[in-house]
Amino acid sequence: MNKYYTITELTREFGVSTRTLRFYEDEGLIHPERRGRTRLFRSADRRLIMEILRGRRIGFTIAEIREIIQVYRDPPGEAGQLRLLMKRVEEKRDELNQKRKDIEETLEELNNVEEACLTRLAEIGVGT
Amino acid sequence: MNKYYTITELTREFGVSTRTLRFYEDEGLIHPERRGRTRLFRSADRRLIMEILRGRRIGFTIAEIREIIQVYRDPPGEAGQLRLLMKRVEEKRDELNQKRKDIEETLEELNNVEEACLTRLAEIGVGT
DNA sequence: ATTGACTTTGACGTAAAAGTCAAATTTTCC
DNA sequence: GGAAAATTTGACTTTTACGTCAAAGTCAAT
Repeated sequence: MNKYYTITELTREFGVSTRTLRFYEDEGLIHPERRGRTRLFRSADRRLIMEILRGRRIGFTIAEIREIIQVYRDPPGEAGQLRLLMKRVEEKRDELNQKRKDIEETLEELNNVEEACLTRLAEIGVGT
Repeated sequence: MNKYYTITELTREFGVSTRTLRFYEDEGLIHPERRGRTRLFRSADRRLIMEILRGRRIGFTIAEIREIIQVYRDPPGEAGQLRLLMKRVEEKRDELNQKRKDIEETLEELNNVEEACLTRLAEIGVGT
């Protein structure tokens, strides 16, 4: 239990390079422990990496990902800060809703392209 | 009817710079007409720009967008090409489905953050 | 104790997608 | 038809997110 992951274990699992994980550490996104110089990743780090990569896939910048992580690490306590955060959440939600719409439209187009391909194949390859 | 758009009309409408539209032209994504040196955009160009920007929002590269546009411009006729295209469509679909899932998860998290904010605000600001 | 695999650090490089700036046209508007 | 505003071109710069070495350190196993 409470196993450590080596850096290459994680790079293999997630299909990223060691450079990428070191970069995320330099950028303050993760803070693996050290034995001597060697980085030791706990499963909490591993989960964090999963979230970072999810953020990356949907086009968040490093700065945005860091911001999100920090909100989780120490949520604001003061009312003004809370309201500010809620406004930022609203904005992100709008952005993501737009993106989801874009994706759905594009998926539909892909369906059309595929159908067109099938139709054309049927036309051509009557005897194929 | 059959109006021309100037470059700045379009930059204002879409919130991009002239540099961006010129860049898209250099990259072969759009081909506005010319009167002398001045670019004249037709509504077909305008629609194409909308599609380009949608592609951009969901994280497609210029190269990918160009590829998509070209498929629309001249769809492949040969069976091998058609099958290849269908494979690429499959891959894109997988990618987009993953992205949609990522977005939905993130939207849920945003909901949680917002609720936490509201709860906290209620705790603090009993008399606010 | 040596080989070989892995890891770290640091410096420099790179590709994509524009931004910026200057100079030369061009167009528009009165 | 001439000033002001808009547009073009070209060159150079910037930012982000890593990639690519090179050199040195570390660890495990033989």
